[in-house]
Amino acid sequence: MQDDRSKKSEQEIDFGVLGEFLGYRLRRAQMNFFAKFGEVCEDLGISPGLFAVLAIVDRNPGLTQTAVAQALGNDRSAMVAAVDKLENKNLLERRPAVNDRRSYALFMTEEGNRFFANAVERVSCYENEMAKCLKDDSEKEWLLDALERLANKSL
Amino acid sequence: MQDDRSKKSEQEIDFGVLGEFLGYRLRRAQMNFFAKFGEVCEDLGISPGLFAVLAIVDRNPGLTQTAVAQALGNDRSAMVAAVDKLENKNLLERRPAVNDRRSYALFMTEEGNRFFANAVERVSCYENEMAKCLKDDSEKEWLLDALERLANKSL
DNA sequence: TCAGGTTGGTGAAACTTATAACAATTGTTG
DNA sequence: CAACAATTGTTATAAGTTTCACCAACCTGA
Repeated sequence: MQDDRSKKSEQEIDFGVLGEFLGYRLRRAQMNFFAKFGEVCEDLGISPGLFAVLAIVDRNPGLTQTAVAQALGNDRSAMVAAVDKLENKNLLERRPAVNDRRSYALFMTEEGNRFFANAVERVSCYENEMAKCLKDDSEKEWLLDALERLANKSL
Repeated sequence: MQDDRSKKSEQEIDFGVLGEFLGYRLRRAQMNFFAKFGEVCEDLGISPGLFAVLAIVDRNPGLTQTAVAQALGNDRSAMVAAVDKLENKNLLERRPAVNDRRSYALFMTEEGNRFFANAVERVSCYENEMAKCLKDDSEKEWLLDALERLANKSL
C-alpha cells in the first residue's frame, strides 16, 4: 500500500539535491531579503532595484543611464522606466550630457538626497536585523566576500 | 571644473552602501548562478524553477501541486504553467489524487527519471565548478548553512 | 443534511523582465 | 569628407511572474 504523501507537511519534504545546491539556497535567501525589503520600504514606494539606482547615482553623479545599468548588471532598456519613476518622484534628474547629445547625465535632487539618506537608514536597520542570524561581524565580512566571489565567477 | 564621470569604467564605480548590503550581494550572486544555469541547461529546455519542481517530485512522489509550490516558496498559481510544461515534455504526469477529487498527485515518468538524472549530473558539474571559488568543502558547508539561516530569518 | 468556511486547481489581468529593433548621434577608416 | 560601424536612449514585443477572483470539492459543526 502506497502511503499518501500529499498530506505531508512542509517540514517533512525531502529537498534532495536542492539542499546541497548553492544556486537554490541563494535564491531562497534572496527571496527572503526582497520580501523583507518590500515590507520595510513599503511606504517609500521604492523597490530594491530603484534603491540600487539611487545608491549608484548618489556616489557617482553624472553617470549615463547605460553606465548605471552596466554597474548594476541590468539591460539599459530597463533603466528607462526606472529613471522615469525616480524623476517623477523628484529624486533625481536627467541633464543633457555636455559632450554627447545622445545621452543624459544623472544627478540626485536635493529631495533625492534627503530621501536616499532616510532610505539608507531604514535599509541598514533591516540589514542589521537580518544579519543577526550570523555569528558576528567577521562572519558577515566573510559572507560578503564569498558572495562577491560567486557573483564574479565564470565557468 | 567638474570631472566627467560618464566615461568612467565599471571598475572605478563607487558602489557605496551597496557593497556592504547582503541583499545586494545575494542578488548579484544569484543572477550569476541563473545565467550560468541557463548556459549549461540551454539544450535541456528547463529553467531553475522547473528543475526545482522535478527535484521535489522526484523525492516526494504523489505530492499535490500546492504542496510543491509551498515547498518551493512559490504561489500555487505559478505551478500550473510549470506542470503543464513538464507534462508536455513527458517528464511528469498528473494523476487524480485518490482521496481528493480536487487535486492531482504528481509523479515522474520513466523519461522524467532519466531526464532528471542527466540534468542533476549537469547541474552538479556546474555547481562544483562555481564552488571552486570557495576555499574547500567546509567553506561550502558553512555557506550553505549561512544561506539557510538568512532564508528563514524573520524580522 | 445543510450552511459556512476552507482548500485545490485554474484563468485573466497587472506587473516585471528579456529581446529586438529604431532614430539620432558619435566614432572610425579609407 | 564620405561611408560605415558602434553607441545612446527609447519603444515595442514577447516571455515570464505575481495577484486576484472564481468554481468545484472538501470539511466542520450544528
